[in-house]
Amino acid sequence: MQGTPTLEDVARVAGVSRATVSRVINGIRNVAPDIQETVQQAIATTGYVPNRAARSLVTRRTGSVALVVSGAGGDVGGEPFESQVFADPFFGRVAGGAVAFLRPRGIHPVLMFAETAHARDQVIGYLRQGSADGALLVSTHGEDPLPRLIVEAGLPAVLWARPARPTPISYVDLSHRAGAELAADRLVARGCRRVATISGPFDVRASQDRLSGFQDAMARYGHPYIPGVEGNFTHDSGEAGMHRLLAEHPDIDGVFAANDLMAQGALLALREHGRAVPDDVAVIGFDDSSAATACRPQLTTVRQPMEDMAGEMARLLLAHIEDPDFQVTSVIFPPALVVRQSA
Amino acid sequence: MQGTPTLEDVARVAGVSRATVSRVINGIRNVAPDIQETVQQAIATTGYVPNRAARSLVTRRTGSVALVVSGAGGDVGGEPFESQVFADPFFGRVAGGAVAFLRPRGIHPVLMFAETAHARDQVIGYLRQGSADGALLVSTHGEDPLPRLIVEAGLPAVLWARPARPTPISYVDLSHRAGAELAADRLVARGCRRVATISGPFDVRASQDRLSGFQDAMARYGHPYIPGVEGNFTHDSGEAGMHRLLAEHPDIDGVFAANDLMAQGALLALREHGRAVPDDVAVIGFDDSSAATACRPQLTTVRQPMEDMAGEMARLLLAHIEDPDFQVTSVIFPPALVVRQSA
DNA sequence: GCACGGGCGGAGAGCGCTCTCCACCTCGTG
DNA sequence: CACGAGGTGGAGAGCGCTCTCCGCCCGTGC
Repeated sequence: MQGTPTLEDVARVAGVSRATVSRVINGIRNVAPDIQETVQQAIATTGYVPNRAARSLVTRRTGSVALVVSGAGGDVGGEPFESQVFADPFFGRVAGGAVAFLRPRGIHPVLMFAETAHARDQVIGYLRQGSADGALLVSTHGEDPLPRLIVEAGLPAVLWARPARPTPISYVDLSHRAGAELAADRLVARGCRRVATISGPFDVRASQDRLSGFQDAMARYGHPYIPGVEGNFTHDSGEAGMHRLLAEHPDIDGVFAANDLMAQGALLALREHGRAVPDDVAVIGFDDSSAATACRPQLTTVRQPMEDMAGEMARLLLAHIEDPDFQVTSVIFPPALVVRQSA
Repeated sequence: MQGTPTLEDVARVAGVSRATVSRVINGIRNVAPDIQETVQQAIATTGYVPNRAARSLVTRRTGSVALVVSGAGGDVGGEPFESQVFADPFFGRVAGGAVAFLRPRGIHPVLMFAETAHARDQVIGYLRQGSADGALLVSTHGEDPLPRLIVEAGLPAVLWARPARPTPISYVDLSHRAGAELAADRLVARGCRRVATISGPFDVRASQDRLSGFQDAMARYGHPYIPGVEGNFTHDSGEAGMHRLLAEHPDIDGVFAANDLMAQGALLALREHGRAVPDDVAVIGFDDSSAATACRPQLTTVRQPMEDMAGEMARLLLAHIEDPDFQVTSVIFPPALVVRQSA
């Protein structure tokens, strides 16, 4: 009995068979209370910990899921992909929400990135070799081929956001259109009449929805044309976008940015142009991220309950893992407007 | 031959033994080229993927490491710990740096949090049951008991930052004192004469080192007394700290904050008091995080090569895993001053 | 021409666990 | 008092892989 103790060792100490120890550990079937006690004793004295690999081998479960951040197909210039991912606090909140749900269930997420074809293969391979029971997938770009690959491989997975092309896979999303409407309502209610928008990249579905939802809502208010520029969700693109917007439409009095980081950038540009926020120009962001309260004036923004959404993803994934016939499901969360000072 | 193909299946298709297929896959010993070819063929046609659990069972390696974020001993009020962790972009960069090193080696990090005694036990148990080969440990508080627990359990691990109490465990750290000196040099060179500091929490070693390093350097410049307030690395604490500092020492003309988030908060407070940065008051932050460029004026800050440091942690960890007798090592990185507009 | 060595494939023993039988024992019942 | 039902523990067969032996065969040297 050297090295790590095994079931065998515990069984010997307790004077029972391996099977009985296994039963006690897994709480399966009745085992007489006194024997249970003896076994617990033996486990304690030997310091036994079940070997995960051995257990996985027979149960076909690992007790871990992949948390995959997936990019487009192309290569990423400049900074490595991993660093980019974390630049936006977005991913951190999703990870946190997922962990909050998974951890009490003894499941741990394995961090993976899939920005290139090679990396995608690695992810699929990882899943197929049974290193994780399923995947939580966050795509940063619309045309991500990974969801399809996963479906083809028949692996359990849940997406963050509706896939660009219809794919039979469960997902959790926000009603982006409803969020954009909230922003439009607020801007109009404040009396803004010349409203513009800084959208996210067009190849991201959420960007499209936020943009069109905003445009439609404004159209209903009698503003059929809304000037807009395309950003890429970064601080800098928001700043640059706002400069462009001001150059072309100096009389703007309201801006809806597709995320807080860009709204924050817009604030900077506005200040540079001497516009007071919210008096001259009202600004609304999206996400209610930490950036929203880190700038002055603090941002009025559309709140996305990311942690809850991520938790729901985890819940759905476990359901899929548990029951392979679990119906493909989508859950859409409602947004909420958080009013602060910028609008 | 249904379900997932196994080694056996491949062997049958290729007309060789299991052992030979295993050799081809793992590249061990010479296998005649033509047989190698046949085996590769068979692997392709069967779509074989080695089962990780089975392999782990015999190799005693999992190909994954735990990435543990560890808190103090107490409970965490308000937001759940997971969310807090990601509020600061710090952790994201560390994770990114580690992944950049591990991924090419086919190793994936498992995300874990250890903020309570129960969670710590879970981490230790997870490691002991062989679910991960080792741990990369980032402590957010000084008196974290986890390093000691890990050492006692004889598990391979590498820390971010020197442990509060001497522990025989490898770690990677920054020369915080050198970084603080850089800040002092800059402030003095700009002509600041009434300098103050917003430090991090005193129970974090890095905070102490930055503070004492700064004080010592300023003392050498003939400023034996440096007013200071204690923050907790958040934006808000920086803002509040700056207000306090200005109330007590209205003539301050230079501030060294122990991280960028607090420096950013200080900027806000200074603006509110009508002080121009850097002309009235120069501000220097620490970390060179994304926050440094997201504010105006952009922050002059002490750069900590986090990604490289995290990569080094991963390198050391793999060395420890590879060779259990690998000597306990510490690697100290030098900081660099990044000059922007705030000082 | 024969012994010997080296290269190379196969057989088989586990790694530590779960889970399906199966056997036993104790009740309760006719 | 015999018998069946139901509850409990044990035996043993794998899960899919790696790795140590072993043995075969061919080439080389004396």
